[in-house]
Amino acid sequence: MARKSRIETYGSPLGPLELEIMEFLWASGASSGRDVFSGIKAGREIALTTVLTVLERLANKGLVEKQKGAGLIAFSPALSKEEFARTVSRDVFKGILGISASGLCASFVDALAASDPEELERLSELIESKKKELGSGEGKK
Amino acid sequence: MARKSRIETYGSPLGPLELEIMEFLWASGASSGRDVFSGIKAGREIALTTVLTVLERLANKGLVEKQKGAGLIAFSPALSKEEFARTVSRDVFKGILGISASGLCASFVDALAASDPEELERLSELIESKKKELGSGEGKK
DNA sequence: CTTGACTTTCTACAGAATGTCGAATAACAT
DNA sequence: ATGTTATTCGACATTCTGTAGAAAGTCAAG
Repeated sequence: MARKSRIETYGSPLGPLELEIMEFLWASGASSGRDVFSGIKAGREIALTTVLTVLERLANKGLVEKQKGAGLIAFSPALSKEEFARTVSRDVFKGILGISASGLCASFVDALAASDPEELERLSELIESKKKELGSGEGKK
Repeated sequence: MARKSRIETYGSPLGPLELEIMEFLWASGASSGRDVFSGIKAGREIALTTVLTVLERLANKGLVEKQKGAGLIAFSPALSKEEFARTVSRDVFKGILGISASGLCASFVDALAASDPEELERLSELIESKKKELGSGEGKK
């Protein structure tokens, strides 16, 4: 036996190609396999079947939906980019929080400030409402 | 060729056993291979060499230091738990932020509130000082 | 110096995840 | 029916992690 699936410890990371394909789908919405192939392949050497296979695997993971309607099968993202990010990060956070909460906050704020300073404000608000929620929601203890 | 290392997309997650061993080292500090083995093995069936191998791999990853001094080789964590969490999460955040910043904050707050409500307060402070830092540090714009 | 116990390294396999495709099969239009 | 395109199958390669036996190295006791 090998290790327990990474999913149980760190969330569900995607490989580079998988992510690339998800990005394409998020940007383009429902697309045929060939469309994805064309969109993904940029001068690079990659076979159509490779893309189809990954699409298939993504579908098995529940990240992509296969709709076979009239013409070609259409692949579309099962979750929005935001939902996906939320899902993944929830798991990831849980994993890392299990290791050390302190330090995690610091790097989170750093990373956020670096990539999206605006979000800091919103984060403050989130914390406030969460604190309020905790304070009232459970008068226990 | 296979995929690019997971590290480049999602940080450097550790397997369950690797993490377990790191936890032991963080808790116990420099230890001999056998010590780690004894500490890790709790009724479970696991070979000494298995632990040694993992220790070796952790050393290769730069997460553990092998000090061969007088007696047995001592293994000790190369980074504190906090530093490690920070390093890992920095990469993870970068990866996820690249996908979608919105939603990320929400799940972060949720996860934090669920596992460590106390930290919410500290997080607020962190944000404040970060905002101040941004505000003064760069009077641009 | 030889033996034996213990330490450390080497080598190897197994299973999962991901990238990569060719071949086979199914569908469809002509 | 036939050729083109779409889908699915089956396979192999690589990396990561868990697992551990075999081999080599160390060292103290005789």
